[in-house]
Amino acid sequence: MRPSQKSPSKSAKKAEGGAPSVPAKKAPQPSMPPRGMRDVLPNDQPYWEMLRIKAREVATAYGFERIDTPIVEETTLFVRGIGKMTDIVEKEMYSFETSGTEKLTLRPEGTAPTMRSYISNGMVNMPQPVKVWYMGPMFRHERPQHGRYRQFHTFGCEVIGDDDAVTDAQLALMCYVILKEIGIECTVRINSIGTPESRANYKNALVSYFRSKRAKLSDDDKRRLLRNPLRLLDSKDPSVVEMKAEAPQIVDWLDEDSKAHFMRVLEYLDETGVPYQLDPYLVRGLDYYTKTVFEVFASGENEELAQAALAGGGRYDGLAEILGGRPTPAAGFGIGMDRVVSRLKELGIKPLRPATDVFVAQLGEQGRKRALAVFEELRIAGIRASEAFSKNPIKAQMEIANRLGAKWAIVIGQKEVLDGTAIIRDMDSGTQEISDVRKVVHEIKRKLSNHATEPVVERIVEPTAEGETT
RNA sequence: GUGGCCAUGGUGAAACGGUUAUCACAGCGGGUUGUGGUCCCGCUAUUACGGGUUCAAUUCCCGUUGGCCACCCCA
Repeated sequence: MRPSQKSPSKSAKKAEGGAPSVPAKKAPQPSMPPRGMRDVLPNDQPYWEMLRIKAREVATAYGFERIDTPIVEETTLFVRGIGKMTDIVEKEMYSFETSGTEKLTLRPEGTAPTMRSYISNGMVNMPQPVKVWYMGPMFRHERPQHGRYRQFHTFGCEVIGDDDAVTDAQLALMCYVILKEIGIECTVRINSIGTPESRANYKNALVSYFRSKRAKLSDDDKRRLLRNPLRLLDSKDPSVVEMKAEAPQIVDWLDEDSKAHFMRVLEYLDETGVPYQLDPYLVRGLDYYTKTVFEVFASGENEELAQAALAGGGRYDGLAEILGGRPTPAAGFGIGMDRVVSRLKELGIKPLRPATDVFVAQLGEQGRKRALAVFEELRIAGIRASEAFSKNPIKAQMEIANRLGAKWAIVIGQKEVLDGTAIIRDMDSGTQEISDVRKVVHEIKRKLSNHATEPVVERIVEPTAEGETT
């Protein structure tokens, strides 16, 4: 998509003679959103709305409440929480300094802010666990690609103050349920990365294994070996993939507690029937993860692509302490909403659009005034009504009524105003009847209740009551 | 951040050095301000931006911006 190139300078008057000559106005590069950021246009909103509604519905059903944290946080929150060595912190943060030398960052993810909020608001004193969900934009300065934006949107759930394996399983289940119920088939890939200690031991084993094969590693992978050996497991280099088969696996290095925890998570997952597969090479990029980690992948041909990951989550028992709170176990997940929406479109899933039952058409100035009042009556009565009062030709209005799928049109013209009547037209049959204008709303209500007994073809997306920031 | 490919209207495409840039869809207007889903007519692009080569550039070259793909990594 590209904005139109209409020349904006056409109407710009040249400087008057005598005035110092202004350099010829360069045709400006048409305004674009910043790289990797985009507009979500009205046409796409139904997809987003479908996801938002489902996500909050599921979260609510599982006992979660909404939380909103600022979009900007102190930079140290992410440096400490996500980890200095991670790519996010090293090169992807939108950081800036205010005049007061405050160092701030546009949030790159939602977990650290949520935990920060838990700590700074003393939520330890609330009934535990605290279960919250959030939805909103996140920012990472990466090279944009399909399914990867600099501003992207996450729906996330966090359970803070609970170390039970059943929580981990339920969180994975929630991801699955949300996606499944809007029509996306997916699989959960799951692994355990244990405690920081057991992971450190494993890391050592992994390093010594790959060190013995160092000669065969690419420069990139050599670098990983030094900096972040776990990442070697994601390498796509065929020779590394081959070596992986013989490499030590993290499961064998888990401490007893983590191992038992993981077994229970899997048992619970078995119980729910969520399709999952063990992925011994799944290691998440953020430092705060402990024990369970999982990612949810859309089923399909591109399954292997990293961008096919629609959601990711896991347990992060160490985060609270890192952020200066008392040790508090926690787990959560985030769903990449942009990716889910794009998947919905790929699958040809049709979102439900707001429907209209009645269209109010008018003719002439008197008709318009009366129609304006009738429309208000309908709206107050809770009837889904539409209009196009700014259009004059009745034909254009009827076209719109038709496009909107209105079941009835109310037509009010000069004649009806004089008679105190209104025409009710059945848009399916084309038959019309005349009603007293004072009873027309009542009449429509009556028709609607009869209509409801017939099979409803189109389901309706109710507009959200409150404004969303996403 | 590294490398590669690409850029024509709101959308999807065609033209690939030479007269008014073609087609479809969408949009808007009209077919006597009283009636929609069909039909007919009309309107809607200084070919992303800037520069260069040429008698001539949408077509070739360079830069910029943006998109896509791979890497990196993640949602």
